[in-house]
Amino acid sequence: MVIDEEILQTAGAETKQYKPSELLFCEGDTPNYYYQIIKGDVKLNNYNEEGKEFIQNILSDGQSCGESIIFIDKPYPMNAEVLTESTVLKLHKTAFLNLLDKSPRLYLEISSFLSERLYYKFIMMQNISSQNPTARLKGLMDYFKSFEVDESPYSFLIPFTRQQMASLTGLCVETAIRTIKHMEKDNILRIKDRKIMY
DNA sequence: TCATTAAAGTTAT
DNA sequence: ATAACTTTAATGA
Repeated sequence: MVIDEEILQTAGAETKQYKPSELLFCEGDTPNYYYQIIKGDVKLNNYNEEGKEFIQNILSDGQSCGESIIFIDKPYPMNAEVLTESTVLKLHKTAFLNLLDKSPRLYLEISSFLSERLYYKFIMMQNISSQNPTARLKGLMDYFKSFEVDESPYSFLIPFTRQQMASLTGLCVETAIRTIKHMEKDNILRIKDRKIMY
C-alpha cells in the first residue's frame, strides 16, 4: 500500500466505487486528485493513431494511479480505465500536497512508489525496443513475478489475459498467443486450462 | 519473422 | 444473448 487509508481519509479523501470500463481520468484531463486503489484493477493506457491500444501498466490493490503527474502542471498523457469492480480513494490535489508537506515519511513512500513505476517503465522500454516476442513476454512476467513470495517455477498465475499481455508488450494478440504456446513447449511456462503459470 | 485479416470456438456478463 | 477473449490459418511486408 502506498499511503495508509486512514491517513488519506482523515485528510479528506472520498471513497468511490467504480464499475468496469469506467474512467478515473482520461488523456488531456487536468490532474486534480490523488487516486489510490483500495480494491480492484485499473489499467493505464493510450491509443495510437490507428486505434491500437497500448497498456502502460495495470495497477492493483494498494497502488496509486496518476500520481506521476500530480506534481507538475501538465494534462494526463494517458487514460485510467477500471477493469474490475473497484474501490478507490480520491483525494484532492491540494489536500494531498498539504499532507506530504506535513509528513516526510509520506513523501518517502510516494517517492518509493514513483521509483518503482519508473523502474517498470525502464525495464519495459528495454524489453520492447528491439526484443523478440519471447523476451518481451518473459520480461513482463519476470517483473510481475518478482513481487511474489514463491519464486519456484510455474507457481505464479499470470493475472492478465493474452490480450492484455499483448497490449502491454506492443505485440498483436495472435503473436502473443503463438509465442506463449512456444514458451510452453520450451518449459518456460505452463498452461493449465488457459491460465498461464510461470 | 511478425502483423493483419478472417473465421470459428470458448468464456464471461 | 452478446460481447470479449482465444485460437488457427492464410497472406503479405
